[in-house]
Parts: sequence; C-alpha cells; structure tokens
Amino acid sequence: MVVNEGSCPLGLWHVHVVWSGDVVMQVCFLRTPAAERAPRAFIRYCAGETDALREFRTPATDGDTVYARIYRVVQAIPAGQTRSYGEVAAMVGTSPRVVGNAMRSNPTPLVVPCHRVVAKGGIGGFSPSVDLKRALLALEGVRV
DNA sequence: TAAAAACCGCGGG
DNA sequence: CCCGCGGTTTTTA
Repeated sequence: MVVNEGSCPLGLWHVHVVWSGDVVMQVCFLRTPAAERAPRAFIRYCAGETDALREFRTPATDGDTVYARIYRVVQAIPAGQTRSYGEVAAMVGTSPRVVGNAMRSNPTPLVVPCHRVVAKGGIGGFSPSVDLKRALLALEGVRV
C-alpha cells in the first residue's frame, strides 16, 4: 500500500494530507507547505468547490465506538450547513462535551467536516484557530 | 495495571 | 455564573 503526503495552500495556511488511494489517513493545517501536492480534490475544495471531498473515506468512521459514530454523523453534514454540538450529540446518544472532544481529536478535518459543528450560541472552538474555522465556513457560504 | 481525577471545541438553569 | 454532562487522557498508587 503506497502512502502519499502533500499539501495545498488555503489562505494563510497549508492543508497537509496523508492518503492512500481514496482513503485519507490524516489532515492537518500548518503554516508551511509540503514538498508534494495534495490530491486534486483538496485543491478544488480550497478553490471553493466545497463538495469535492466527498469521494474520500477515512478510518475515523470505522467501527462502533462513540467517536466513530460521531464522525459518521458529522461527515454527513452537507457543505453550506452547520449543526450544533448538542444536535450531533442527540443523534448519537451522547453529550455535547463528548462531541467537542471528538472534534478536537478528529484525525481528518475537512474529510470529516468538524468545522461545520458550531456552538448553539456562537461559532464554538477550533484548533489550530477559530479564524480558520470562520474562513472555512465563509468558503462554504455560511454566515456566523 | 487499575482506579481516580482532571480535562473540555457544550448546554441549560 | 454555576453545575451536570460523558468519553478520553493523565495522574497516582
């Protein structure tokens, strides 16, 4: 199994991707680019084609752990829409804090669009920066 | 190891 | 502002 690594620019950040075929193992945001390029679909996403990442799978959604169920629910949120931590929690049968925990340790942001999960009365948190969360939502035409 | 405490990207009172 | 929430991580023994 050949594993690739590459990045593409997104505003002040670079989206770093580790993938193999249509399976994305890791996504992270860094200030510096990688030597190779990320898959075409990521470049299209960054250009505003917000549905471009739906072709990918992620191991994060495998299994029947609470986190895997949360990631499946979040992956199903369409671009341009948001859900609150509490809404996701209700769908999975857990508490909002746990959804926040799962989002924080999401190994594949964008593929599992954790930026579409917001607080009921605000934007909620994001690592590495809530500004980036705002930028992603703006890219998808969401106003917060 | 195993048990306890701490930690939170929240929400409702 | 405070407290309950619950899965995970860290600490403690």
